[in-house]
Amino acid sequence: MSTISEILSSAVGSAFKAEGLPEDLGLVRTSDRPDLAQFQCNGAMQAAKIAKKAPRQIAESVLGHLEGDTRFSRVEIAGPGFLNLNVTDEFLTSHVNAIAADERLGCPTVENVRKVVLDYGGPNVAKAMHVGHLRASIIGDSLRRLFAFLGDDTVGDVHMGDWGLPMGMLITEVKREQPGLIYFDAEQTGPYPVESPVTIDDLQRLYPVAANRCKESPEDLDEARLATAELQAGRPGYRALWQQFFDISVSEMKADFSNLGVEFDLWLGEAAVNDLIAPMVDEMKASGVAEMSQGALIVPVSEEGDNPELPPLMMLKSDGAVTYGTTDIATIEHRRQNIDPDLILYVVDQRQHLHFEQVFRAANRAGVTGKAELEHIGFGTMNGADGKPFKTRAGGVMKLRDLITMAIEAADERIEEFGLAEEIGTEERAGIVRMVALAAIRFADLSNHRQSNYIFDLDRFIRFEGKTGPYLLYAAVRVKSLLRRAGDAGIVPGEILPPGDLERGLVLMLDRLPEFIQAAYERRAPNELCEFAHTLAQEFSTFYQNCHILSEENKALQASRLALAQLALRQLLLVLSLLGIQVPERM
RNA sequence: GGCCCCGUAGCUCAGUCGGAUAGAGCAUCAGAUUCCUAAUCUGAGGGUCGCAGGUUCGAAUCCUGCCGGGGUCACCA
Repeated sequence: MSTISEILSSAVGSAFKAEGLPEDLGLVRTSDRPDLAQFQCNGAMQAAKIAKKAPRQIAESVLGHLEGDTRFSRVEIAGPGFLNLNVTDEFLTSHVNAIAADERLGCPTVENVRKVVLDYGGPNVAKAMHVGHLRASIIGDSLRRLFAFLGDDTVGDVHMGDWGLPMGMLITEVKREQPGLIYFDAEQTGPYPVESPVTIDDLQRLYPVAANRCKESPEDLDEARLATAELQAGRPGYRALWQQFFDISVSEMKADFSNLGVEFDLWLGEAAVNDLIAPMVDEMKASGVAEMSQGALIVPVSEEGDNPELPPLMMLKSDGAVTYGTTDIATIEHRRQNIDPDLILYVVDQRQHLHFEQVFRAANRAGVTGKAELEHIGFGTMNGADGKPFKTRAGGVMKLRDLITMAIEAADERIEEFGLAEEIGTEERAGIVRMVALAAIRFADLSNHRQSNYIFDLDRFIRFEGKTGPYLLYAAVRVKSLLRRAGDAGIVPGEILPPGDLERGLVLMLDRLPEFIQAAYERRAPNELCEFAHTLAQEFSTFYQNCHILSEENKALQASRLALAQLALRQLLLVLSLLGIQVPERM
């Protein structure tokens, strides 16, 4: 199903074609000047160069071809050659009724279904998730939902950091604390105890200790490096101990992601591709893609025109251990073997851009990508009020869990303050508080363009006024309430009638959903979805303010307006679901 | 130092196929509620789009230089 803009583009495009001009000059879009027209086309001014004629003259000719078209209520030329277009209310009506009858609310699916792997989240074994994981998780999760909605075959992979130096540091640190464990006896090959010798709290306590120790002492760092290399080489005790770290960490992560409402299809990490590395490295050596340099195995990735040269990708360090570049390449190989994707999206901090440039080039040289296009979806940092990366009051890194707790407390206060949900039971109320908190966090994050840094200001995000998640929840809940009341009174949504001045703005907005979905998809930009949700909610509020539905005496008009409210709700709920925001039944 | 990103209203941010009078939210001011959740809506004020050039009929948008901020530059991830 096409949007009105697309339908009009086709009509105006034909008119340009009839004039011997390129059809795509007929592109019609929503007007920048709603006071002048509903839609506009700027093609005549672009055509002026090609045709070497005055733009207004071209516009006149094009307009001539549109005269018999009954869909237009008014077509005129303005300024240097803008075509200003208005459509009839009858045309608007037939279109909006078609949207209401469409399960997908007017949104098409992609023509060519692609298999798309989304790599996001990136939590680390043994480390508590912190605010830095927030963006990776919710942007990736939202893009996965969006791609899936448009019909792509999506696979979300959490891609844990579970295989690098931190693992070696932890092994040596546990050894320091509990040297007698069977895991450290090089003569032993198992079996090993089922019970873990450490808890998640132990890991989270030990990791910073180990990291500090390695920072201060080169000897300790060497020891950790050795342990890392031995782990990766397959030393049984270390593998068994690592498995314990992994298992207790994953259940911790799952709890965190579940709190955030973020979902994955695959829970793989760097370790999962370890067995692919040796053969892959051999082949890269044999083919000459990889070469030795200063005792390490590298893949040169610099290309003609780079200024300066791009540093090579490190495949094996001089101690034989792999780096995250190695596992990234092996992960691509793994995905090709098991999934064979058309596209892999890496939703990772913008600061890693150079790294991904190296990885993508090396992967292409090594020929491991198959048919997959590789794309880094970078994002900016979340900052504190001072504009610097977000910290706790004490200056440390804030845990994700603490952030969510803060948001829940703030949501609880706001709801209390406004005397909301007073007659709602404790359990349901707790659910509402949680939904408000998550809507606040997710909407605030996703409504910023992903590439830019933003300032985390919970007091602002949690407000019910303005461009916030809670405002949208409120808007949606209000419509739900309206529909419930209408249902109780036996009023049912009917055919949408030609809009009057009170409805037209809402109707025009309801037509634009596919345009925003498409923009979000093409640019991997969830903020387009936020923009639509907010504007639609505002248009609805205006309509709601001016049109009292339940007391409307004209039954056909009442049924029509109720249908508009229902359609607005369906679109709002759809877009919020793509943002990963849940809406309560009441609040 | 090289390279990348950013600089838009008092504040927080949208605005990348170049288009008309640069938008939104907050804050400020003036209004609206016998009625479906006013946590809302209507209106007003507020801008040399960092600075200076260039390309173009037309530049926040493209190009060059400069100023300011952030990031990054092989054996951490």
